[in-house]
Amino acid sequence: MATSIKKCPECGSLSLNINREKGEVICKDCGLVIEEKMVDFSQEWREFDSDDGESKRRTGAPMTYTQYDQGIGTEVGRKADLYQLGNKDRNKFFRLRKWQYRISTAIERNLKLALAELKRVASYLKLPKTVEEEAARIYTLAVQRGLVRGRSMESVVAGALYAACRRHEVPRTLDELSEASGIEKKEIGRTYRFVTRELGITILPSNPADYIARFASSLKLSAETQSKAVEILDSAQNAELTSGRGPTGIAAAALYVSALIHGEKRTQREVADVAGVTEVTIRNRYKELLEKLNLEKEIKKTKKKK
DNA sequence: AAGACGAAAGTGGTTGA
DNA sequence: TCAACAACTTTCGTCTT
Repeated sequence: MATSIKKCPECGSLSLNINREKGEVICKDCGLVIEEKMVDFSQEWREFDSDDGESKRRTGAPMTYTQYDQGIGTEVGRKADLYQLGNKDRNKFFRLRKWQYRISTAIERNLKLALAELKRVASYLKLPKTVEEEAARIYTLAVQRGLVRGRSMESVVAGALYAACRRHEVPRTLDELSEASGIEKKEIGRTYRFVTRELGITILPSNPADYIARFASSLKLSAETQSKAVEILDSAQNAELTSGRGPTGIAAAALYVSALIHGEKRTQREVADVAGVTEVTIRNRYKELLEKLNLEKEIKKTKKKK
């Protein structure tokens, strides 16, 4: 694992902030994102199918959705397993085996292809393993419900990935997904909405703060600027400036302001580019921030210091 | 000359009748 | 299903540094 990284290659600092949920390692001093993809040790305990009790057990080889046969393969129904089960469970096992056989013949090829594509895109975006798993799970469900029919396989993969990112609060914008998968942004959005609705997946509205670390890193802003931006974000949320607006625009504006305050000025263009919004949007958000929170003083302070 | 600012018109998506 | 609507973008002209 990532024990080889002990200090920040940018500033040499030893204080690194490890965020397991997002799979990011961030330098506390300079804000550089050192490692975006790391092994995730947390376990997924949620139940995915309707029969709760028995399937909660975690025995045998770990099941994974990133292999087309979910890592079960021909293991289902092996005699050694059956000895340990009562009649009821044994019947269930037979049904499972039959089910899997049917599914695998009908859908196997599709899943195999799709999950290869999914892995490709996920690794391109350096997504943590949990997200990849989640996306694979979503895609598998979508295939089983016949939701892929009439849509391109790739777009559903992209939609599943996007949904998985949102659920795990590892924000990637539609633009990034679009670039990585080669699918049009609106197409991803469409299938994303369709799939999540059909599968009854609830998505929390994404939090602007989740974008800050990544944006700040690509702009090479200091850690102070970064945490100031999060602070601004907080008060903006209290002032109800955030609801209904695009989270990326708000994050970008907060970052822009806090860069000004700390004398690390970036142009609106630069911030807009990494955030995937236009300068105009930043200007609008920026204006609102200045009005509602009294930040003018802070900006003037740093100007006088010069 | 480059960046910041703002107005106006256009786009895609949501909502409510 | 359609129209109204808000958020965001594009484009362009003007002002500031």
